[in-house]
Amino acid sequence: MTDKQSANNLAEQVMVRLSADIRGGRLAPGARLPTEQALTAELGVSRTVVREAVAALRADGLVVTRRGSGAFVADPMAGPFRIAAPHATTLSDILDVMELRLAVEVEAAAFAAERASRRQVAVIRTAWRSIDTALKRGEGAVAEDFAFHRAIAEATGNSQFPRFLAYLGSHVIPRQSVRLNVDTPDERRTYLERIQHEHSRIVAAISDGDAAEARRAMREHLTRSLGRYRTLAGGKKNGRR
Amino acid sequence: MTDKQSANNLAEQVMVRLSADIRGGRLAPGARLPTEQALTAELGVSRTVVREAVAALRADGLVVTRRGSGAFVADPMAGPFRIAAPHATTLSDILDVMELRLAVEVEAAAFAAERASRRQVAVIRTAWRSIDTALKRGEGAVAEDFAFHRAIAEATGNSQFPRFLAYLGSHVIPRQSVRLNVDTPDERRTYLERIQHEHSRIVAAISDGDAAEARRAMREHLTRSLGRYRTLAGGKKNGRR
DNA sequence: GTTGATGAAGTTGTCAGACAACTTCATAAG
DNA sequence: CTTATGAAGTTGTCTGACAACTTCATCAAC
Repeated sequence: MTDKQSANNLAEQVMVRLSADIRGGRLAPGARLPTEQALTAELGVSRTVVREAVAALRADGLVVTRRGSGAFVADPMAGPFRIAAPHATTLSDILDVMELRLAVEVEAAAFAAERASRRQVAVIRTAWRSIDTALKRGEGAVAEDFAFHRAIAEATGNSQFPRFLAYLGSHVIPRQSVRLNVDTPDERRTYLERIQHEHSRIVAAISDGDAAEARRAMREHLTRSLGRYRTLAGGKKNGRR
Repeated sequence: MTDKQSANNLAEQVMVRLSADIRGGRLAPGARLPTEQALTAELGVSRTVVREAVAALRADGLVVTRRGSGAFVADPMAGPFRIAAPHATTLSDILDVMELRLAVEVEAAAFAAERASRRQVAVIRTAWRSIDTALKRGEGAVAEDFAFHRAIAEATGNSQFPRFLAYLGSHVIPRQSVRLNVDTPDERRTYLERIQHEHSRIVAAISDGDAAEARRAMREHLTRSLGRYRTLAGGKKNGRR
C-alpha cells in the first residue's frame, strides 16, 4: 500500500500524499485543503507541481476546487468511484471479476422481476428474440447477449446496475470469442441453444414477477458459464488455502 | 453525456476533449499524444493548462507519460476502472448503491461459506465478537460492523469482493450514524441486538459451509437495513414507471 | 560494413514570477 | 441594522526559463 517511492515525478508524490490524507480521514469531507502557497512551502515544491497534483485529485473526484475560495475534499459519494484494478489480466483475475458480475446480475434479475414495467419486460423479450434470430443465422450473438443482460439491468430501475454491467461487460464479454473458437460447430450449436433455453427461463421469471425464480435461473445461467471458464483455467475449483 | 461547456476551467475542457479522443478510439492504445507544444498551439491554451489536463488523464489511468519521450495512451485494461458517478447525492442514489452492495454481499457470503479456510472463519468470528463487546460498552460498533463484513468478503478468496466493499462500505456505512441519532436509546439497543443476532446466523451458515443459508441470512440482514432507509426516504417502494 | 561514441534536437519535469478572476471578510456609509 | 466598498487572500492562466531525459542522425574506429 506504500507506493510513494514508485513515482518518478513530484506531482504524483504530492498527489499520493494528499490522497492518503483524504482517504485516511485526516482531511474530512468538506474540509478545506491547505492553500497552494502553503503546500509549496510545506512540501518544498513549486506551485506547478502542487497544481498538477490537485488536478489529478480533481480528476479522481476526491476534491473540488472553487476559484477564489480554495480546494475542498469532495463528498465521497459525489465523485465516480473506481474499483478493482486488475494489473495483470490473468485468467484468474477474469474469473474473479466474473464472480462479481454474477453477484450483481443475479440480484439484478430479482429486482427486475419485482419492479420491471411492462415496457421494460417487452424490451427484455425483444432482446431475447434478437439472440434467437442471430443464432438461427449461425452467429455467436455476443452483442445480442450483452444487450439482453443490459436490458435486465435497466429493468431494475436502479441506474447503478446498468452502469456496473456496462463496464464489466465491455471487458469480460469479449473473451467469449476465445471459448467459441475451441468448440466444434456442433458442440457450439448445442451450447448456444442451451444458453438460449436458460435465457427463456429468466425471461419467464421476470415476466411473472417471480424474484426467487429469476434469481435461481440467472444464477444457474451464469454459474454454468463460469464453470466453463474454470475448467478452461485448469480445474481451479473450490476450497482454497 | 456531452459535458463540455459545464467545465469552468480550461484544464478540464482540454481533459474532456482528450479523454473523448481516447475513449472514442481516435487515439488508439499505445499511440502517442500530440506534444504539449502542439496542444498549446492547436487549442490556444498555455502549457500549464495542457499539463494539468494530462496530469488528470494520468490520474485516470488513461495515459502514461515518459519524460523526454512523450505521453502515450495507456492500455485500457491496465488502469483501474470506474463506475457509477451519481452527480447529485440524493437519498435515492444512496439506496441504489445500497442495493448494489446487497447484491455483492449476498453472494460474498455464499462464496465465503463454500471456500473460507478455518483461519478465515476464525477471523470472521473474532470480528463478530468485537461487535458484541462494543455493543456491551454501549457503542454503535460501526467500525466493527464494517470489519465484520470485510472479513466475509476476504473469506471469498476473491480479491474483487473486498475491494468492492472497501469502497462502498466506507461511503455507505457512515450513514448509519444518521439513523442512530433519530432513535431513542431503547429502540437503538433492541435494534442493534437484532442486528447482532442476524450476524450470528450468517456466521453459523458460513462456518457450516451452507452457502444457501448464508445467502438467505445475509440477504435478510441487508434487506432489513435497506428497508429502514426506504421508510426514511418516504415510502418509495416498488413498482416504478 | 558494422559498431560504438558523440552531440544536437525534441520532449517532459520543474521552477519562478506575474496578472486576471473570483471569494471572503472587515469596515465604513447609509 | 442593512448595504456598499475595498482590501486581502485564493485559484486560474499565461509566459519564460532551465534541468533531465530520450531519440536519432552523424561520424569515427574497427
